[in-house]
Amino acid sequence: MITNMKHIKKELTDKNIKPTYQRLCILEYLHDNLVHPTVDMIYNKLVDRIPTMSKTTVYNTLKIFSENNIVNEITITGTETRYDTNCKSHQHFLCKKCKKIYDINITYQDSEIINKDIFGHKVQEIHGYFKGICKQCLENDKIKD
Amino acid sequence: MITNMKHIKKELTDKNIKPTYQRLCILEYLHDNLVHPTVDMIYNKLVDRIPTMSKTTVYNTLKIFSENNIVNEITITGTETRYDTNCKSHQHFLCKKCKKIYDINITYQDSEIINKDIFGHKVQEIHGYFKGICKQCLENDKIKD
DNA sequence: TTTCATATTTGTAATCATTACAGATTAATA
DNA sequence: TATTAATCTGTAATGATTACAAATATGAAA
Repeated sequence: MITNMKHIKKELTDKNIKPTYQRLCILEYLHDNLVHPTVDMIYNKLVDRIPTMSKTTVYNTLKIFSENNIVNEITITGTETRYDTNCKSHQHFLCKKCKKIYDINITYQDSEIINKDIFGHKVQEIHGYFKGICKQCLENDKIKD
Repeated sequence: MITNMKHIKKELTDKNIKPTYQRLCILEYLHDNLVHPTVDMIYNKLVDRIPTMSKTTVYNTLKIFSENNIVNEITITGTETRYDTNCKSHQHFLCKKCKKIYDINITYQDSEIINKDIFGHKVQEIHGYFKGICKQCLENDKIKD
């Protein structure tokens, strides 16, 4: 338990979300595991501590969190949604080989775009991502040669 | 048939992809319908002309196209993959209300990033997208008020 | 042209993430 | 405590995608 529980509780009550035990645990997990986890990863970890935990609860909770901008949904892989609580604006890099998602901190001119119009559309979220081969995989390949 | 068939055929042979009738029809459809279609949209349109067309063929073909950079896979919605042959670098805007995907042409400094390293990772694709409420939906809401 | 090997297409069944739903449980209020 | 609403849970349904094997088409060699 790295993240302070009171802090997490406040994050929910501030948004008028009832801080149930399940919700607190899920949010705590997200804060402590900034690895863009899947629903399965979250569920499998928490079911140890809360044996009655249901996967549906994980889905429901993440939906509420997403609607309240507590987490971002990352759909980069195309197979399953990943979840991210890193609130600082950042991009993602998906390695096509090992499928790991890296955070990329390239400063964007968010403030110039967010909540303003682009061709008349109201922008609420900005997502940027890159795909390629990650450093680790490049090095592994080098060794094989 | 807006796009020239010979042109399409060349696009495939240039990449050593056998230009079968099914593949030509799918690529032609993609060129003529830059609406980020789903597999279902492609299949349902083409099955009229090719009654034996199988949805699996559409999947197989799009996979080959994607691997050869003939189409881009757009996973913005999180529910199904959309396909795009617009080769000019551009971003996408997903309307959270009507689910339509718009092309957004904000010039990026692609050339500065593509095929170069970002923190040691080799970047092969750049994707950028925005989510929000589109112009049309904003106007529809205005009328209701 | 015929034969053979290979690539492609097809249809069905399986998989897997996600959602729908309804009953059980918990919390909140009077 | 009784009542009501919110939340949680487990199962079943959905829907996109993939696996797979049989059918078909293609292309080369004889």
